[in-house]
Amino acid sequence: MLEPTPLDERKQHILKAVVSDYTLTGVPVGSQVLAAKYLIALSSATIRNELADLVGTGYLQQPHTSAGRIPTDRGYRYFVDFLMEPEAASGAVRRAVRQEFDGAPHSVDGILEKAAMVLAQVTENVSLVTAPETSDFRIKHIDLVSLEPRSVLIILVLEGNLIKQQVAALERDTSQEDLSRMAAMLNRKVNGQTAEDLDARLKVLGPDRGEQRQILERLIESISFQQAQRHTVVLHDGVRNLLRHPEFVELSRLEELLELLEQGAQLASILQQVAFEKEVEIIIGRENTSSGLRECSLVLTTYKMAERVRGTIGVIGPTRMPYGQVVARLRLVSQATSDVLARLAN
Amino acid sequence: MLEPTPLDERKQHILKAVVSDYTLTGVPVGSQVLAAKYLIALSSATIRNELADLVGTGYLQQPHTSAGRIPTDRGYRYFVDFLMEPEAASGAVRRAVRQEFDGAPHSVDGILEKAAMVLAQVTENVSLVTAPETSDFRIKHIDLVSLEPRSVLIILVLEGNLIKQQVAALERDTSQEDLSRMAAMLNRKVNGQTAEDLDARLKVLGPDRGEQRQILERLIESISFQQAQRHTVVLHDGVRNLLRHPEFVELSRLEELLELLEQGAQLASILQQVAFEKEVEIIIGRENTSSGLRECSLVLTTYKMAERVRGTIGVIGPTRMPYGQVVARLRLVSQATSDVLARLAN
DNA sequence: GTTTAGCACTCGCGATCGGAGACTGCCAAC
DNA sequence: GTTGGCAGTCTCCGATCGCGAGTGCTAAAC
Repeated sequence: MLEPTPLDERKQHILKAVVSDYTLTGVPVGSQVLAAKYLIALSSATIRNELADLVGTGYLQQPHTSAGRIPTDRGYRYFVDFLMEPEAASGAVRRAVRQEFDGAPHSVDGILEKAAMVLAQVTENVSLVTAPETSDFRIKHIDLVSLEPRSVLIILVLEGNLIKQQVAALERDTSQEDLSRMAAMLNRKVNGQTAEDLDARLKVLGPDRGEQRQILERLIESISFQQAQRHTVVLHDGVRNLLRHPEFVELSRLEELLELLEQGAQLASILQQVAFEKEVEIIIGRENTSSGLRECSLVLTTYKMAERVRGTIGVIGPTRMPYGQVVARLRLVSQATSDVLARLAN
Repeated sequence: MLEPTPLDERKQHILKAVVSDYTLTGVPVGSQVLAAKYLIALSSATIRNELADLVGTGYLQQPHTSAGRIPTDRGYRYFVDFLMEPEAASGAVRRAVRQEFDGAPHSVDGILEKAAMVLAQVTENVSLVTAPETSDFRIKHIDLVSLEPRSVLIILVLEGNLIKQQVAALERDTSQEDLSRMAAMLNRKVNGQTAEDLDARLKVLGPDRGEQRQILERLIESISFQQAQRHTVVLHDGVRNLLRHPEFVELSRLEELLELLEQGAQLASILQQVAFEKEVEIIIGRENTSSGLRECSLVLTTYKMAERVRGTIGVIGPTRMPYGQVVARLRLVSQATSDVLARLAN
């Protein structure tokens, strides 16, 4: 990371104008355009001098000697940190989002899918949504269904109507009646607890035998283990939107990105590493450690359920994106998602 | 559809050679290449005459006057109907598929996802898998979980550990104890039946009041209605593979296709219209009614569970694809999927 | 010292052109 | 019916050229 060279007000103004215009048009922006559209008080020659300085300090770059300037990653960084003005989503967008969420399903899974869809739509980019951490979800209901004499299907209903299932082997033949009795007992015992609670209690109890304990263990596993698995699950939507951006005419970039999206695991670990120091984190171009994202930016925030942060929601797109607008719309969708999830938690 | 002009053996041989070579290289194939690589007994001049005939009858086309020939949709059709030799998947592929399915999950959903993944991988194209028709799945278990006094979460476990959930409103306040009793009763009554069975029984009974009937209705709805919804759900995987094919350098094609894949509904209706007269149906280029698929081919078959056809599984790719290989590998994956599903049904 | 006008210069882009190469279609001979 | 030969056609590729946009530099103005 370069030392942040302080920029005087005029340079800031020019940098901001370059980012704005380039974001809009996708064409390197020259001194004349800047003078005409953004900085009427100055001549193009003065602006040229300033532009040369901004190139020297690494905020702008020239694709080739006689072209206009485009922002570097550093330029975008300065822009989003200091120059970007807070935007509000337009009424039309607000309405569209609200309407989409009105018919949202009654489960966490469904709502997050919906969120991914809506976010992709309103930001015209690829959306990302991580599945929630479930280890601190309270258990609402347990059910045991006999598959074979020594095989049982454990069904867990967690807060938010999130359903987990897992097949477990049993040590001895067990009938459905026995399982039902066991389920009833478990329900009384574990209702409202989380996997973490159970795990702690299990550790205190120490090792003992018995089917019930075995099932409990599998049950905890099914929440926490599947949670570990879940981390490899990142919902996404809106790949079609990428094709509209001219930066993806190079298919190799698109391919790298698609690979990342379709395999998921790597993407999940990237998202997990993000430390949210601000409400919305923006990761620009080469700030990404992953090579496939070198020309992309991530705009990320979290969503909540019952006042607790549960997962990440965000957007992936070319570095040239309207950050202000994307941030505003991401906030909107994240808030709407959290609201709908809150209703589930009751 | 054109009247199928009969082709003499030599023309068949030439057509086959053109399709094979073009599939392999992607380059229009000329008379000299054919003479050298496939038809050593003939001179290029003779082959030229035959090629001209095949263009005349619509099996081949020339991209431009002085280029080699490429197959038309009609040419591909003739190829797959009469000329294609049955292939067997290689040992390496068989092993890879078997290995992938070894760790397959214990539910229909999970297995179908796995199938989509594997199919995309081994055919190097986009895979498609429709969710199964669930209206004739037997019910294994029912559970009712109270959400609010007048709101209940219905959980259904069907054959194959397929779990459905739906939230239903109740007419009067009902406690979890009541619901549990009701669930126990329902389990005794409906165990092993299908939604169709229940629907029939419900119709015979005629309209009467009562919470239980209401729940039963919602329950049927949740199977059959969600089934209707399910038809709009088509799993797919392997979009990244498309980028490897040179026919998609035109991004507009890619965009059309992606749109089709991401919205799903239209795709589902296309797949639903396919009448399986043969085990594997192949739909080539403009034989597709959908404009987005005009330059693509579909290779489709069905998968079974407990000896009954449950859904469609297949591949979508450019018309220039190695049909023999794709058919062989699709068969392999379809069979493997059906086998794993059969184990679930027990 | 800063700003500005002027100007020569650079570079990418698109159009144009021409030659090489590939393949065809046709014709005459086998 | 088949083949060799040959002229003709068309694409592809690289080179060339002019245009236009935009720069950097210099010298003059503020």
